[in-house]
Amino acid sequence: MRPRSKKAENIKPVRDAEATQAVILTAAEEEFAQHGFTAARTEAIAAKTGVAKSMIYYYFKDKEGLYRAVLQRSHADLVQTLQKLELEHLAPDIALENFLRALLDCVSRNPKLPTIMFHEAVQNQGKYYKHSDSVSIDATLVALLEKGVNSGVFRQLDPFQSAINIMGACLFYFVGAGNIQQFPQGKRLLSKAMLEQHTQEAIALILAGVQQS
Amino acid sequence: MRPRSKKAENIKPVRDAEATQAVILTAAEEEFAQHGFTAARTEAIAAKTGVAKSMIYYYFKDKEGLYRAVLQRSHADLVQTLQKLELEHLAPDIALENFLRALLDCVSRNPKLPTIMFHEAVQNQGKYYKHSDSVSIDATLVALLEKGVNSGVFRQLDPFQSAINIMGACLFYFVGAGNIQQFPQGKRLLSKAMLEQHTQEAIALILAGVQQS
DNA sequence: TTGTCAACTGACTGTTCAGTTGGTAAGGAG
DNA sequence: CTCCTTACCAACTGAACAGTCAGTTGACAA
Repeated sequence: MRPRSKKAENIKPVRDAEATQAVILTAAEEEFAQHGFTAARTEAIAAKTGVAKSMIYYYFKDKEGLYRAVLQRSHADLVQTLQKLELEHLAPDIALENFLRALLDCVSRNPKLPTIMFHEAVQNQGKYYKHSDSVSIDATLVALLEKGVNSGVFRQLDPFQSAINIMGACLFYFVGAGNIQQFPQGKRLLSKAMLEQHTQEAIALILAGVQQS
Repeated sequence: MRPRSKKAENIKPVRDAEATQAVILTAAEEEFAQHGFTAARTEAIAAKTGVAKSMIYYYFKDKEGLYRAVLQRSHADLVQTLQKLELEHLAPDIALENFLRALLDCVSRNPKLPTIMFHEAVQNQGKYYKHSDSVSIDATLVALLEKGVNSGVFRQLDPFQSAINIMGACLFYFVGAGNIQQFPQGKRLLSKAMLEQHTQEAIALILAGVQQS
């Protein structure tokens, strides 16, 4: 049996390694999303958690280790979801809709991810992605668009350029969503209703935008 | 007469206040675009210019002063161009196309602007914009879409959400454009040909996306 | 020639940050 | 109870950074 029997009981767990790591990761995710790697402060992350700053170095070695861990955790869900989509045998427009819905669902669940990805792309030239991740997401979308154009379902568009623009239309919403306050009275961008509406609106815009007229 | 008579001659100007300021601003624009305000290093900016770091403080008081100056210079062109557009008396679809073309032309001329705006929105919650700028750009677009929906030219869409998504489709391209290297053989995202293609592709996607089917 | 002022510099300073260290104490095993 | 491992922390260190300052250089006017 695992030595974690205490956790099953109702006693509030102090001295819980896993919980502490999770708390640090969550706080770090917020900090890295808002400030990027360099401008993120380890002391600010520690302050949010309530544990000492040295715990970051205890569990994650250094700032970069923590950053990698945040990136990995954030991406795991997204990559997994999109890889098990099985789009090959579907009509291009249906495949595109499924792809976008999966992407937007994923991102709605973790709205900080696009901002982190943005920082990663701009600041670090994506050196922590390189393989496996957002690159392959883009590649999937490009292939999808190419197929749609060739089969005449989509209009004549450049698959590469359009893939970028489509990603932009989907993800831009989340960037700065946490920040903007002055809005049409009291609508929080990240409320469940607004996220669902955004999913609908984005899909509608893109599907209409690529379809053969 | 101004005491700048030397400038008209062909002698290479050293000790030229305006030129030095311009050089600093350009270098700062690059640094701030890549790293954002906090992570940008004044020493890195100075290193790019060839002049001493203290010139930043001599001309711009401090790091924030330099940042403000960069923001102002970057925005001046954009705001001016979009304000003199006179879209009211045009049909909504034509007005939208004009708006997008002006926006994309502007941004193509200064591709670092979207990245700077992004950093500003995420890191600093847009506190250096607040009035007059990107807010009013968004507002213009929202109004445009609203008009198009009411007159039946555009399909039933949410003007607010769609405005965000449209901006994303247009601007996402520029974010990370300087950074991504692995591409369909040797295409630089910011070459003139690619920028023109992006303008066309983005406009086509959006116009098709909003039109009544 | 000399005086003066703006443009400019490199060496300095105080602070803030990532990362370290020496140690405390919880809690299970024997 | 004692021992040992592991979670945890406050106080520290050295480096990097924003910002300063005392002084130099170049241009022009008197």
